[in-house]
Amino acid sequence: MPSVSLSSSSSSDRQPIDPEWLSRDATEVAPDLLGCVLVRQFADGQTYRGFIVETEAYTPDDPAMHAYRRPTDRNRVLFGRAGMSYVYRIYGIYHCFNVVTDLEGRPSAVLLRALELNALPEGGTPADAAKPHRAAAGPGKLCRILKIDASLTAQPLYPGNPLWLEHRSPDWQAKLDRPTGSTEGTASHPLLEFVQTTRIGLTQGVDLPWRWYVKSSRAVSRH
DNA sequence: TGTAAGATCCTA
DNA sequence: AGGATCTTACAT
Repeated sequence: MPSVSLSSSSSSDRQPIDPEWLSRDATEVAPDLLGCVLVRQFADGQTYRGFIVETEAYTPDDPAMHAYRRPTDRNRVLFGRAGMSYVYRIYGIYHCFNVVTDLEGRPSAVLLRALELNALPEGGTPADAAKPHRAAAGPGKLCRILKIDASLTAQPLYPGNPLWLEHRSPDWQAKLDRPTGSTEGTASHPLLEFVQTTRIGLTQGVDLPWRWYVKSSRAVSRH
């Protein structure tokens, strides 16, 4: 199976992310999720992994937050415990996938905006086949290629379920742990930078710098 | 019951 | 810059 990922780490060296680790402010969790892995497991056992390379944070006091006003049928899971999925339909066509974060009663989430897939699932568009590294470059495309829809909202993100998260591999983490002041990459430690900037596509909270991405990744939706 | 807007993406 | 496409939230 052809790999379209920049990393070749095996899955066995990564630990599942548990709800406790996600029970922090979304603006802390969002950059920490860069380099972590989203796992999609289908009913037949087929499993795909994607490195998270772009995230956005949404917080309780954030006017762009779907739960900014009050609980509704759609947003109720955001008010609950961390470690749940929040999936919603956008513009009638796509879906967006979020990880619920922070403490119960503090509606918060991290939107996953782009992944580097370990392999390209069946059923993608011709454009996906032509540029597999772009198949999950954007929150709508990410859900489309991994077949994430509204049936997967309000689900625990835990191994064995359709979706769960895994921590950074030690190999990947090491790339971040270069000595401070080092601006040049090396063969063993390629240059790896995070960029923090404003979020995309909003009409509210447009100036909050709560989008993070891996600068070198070709899967980022917009640099 | 009606309606305006939307955490997108692709094409022109 | 515009259109696809439809659910949600809030107003009436």
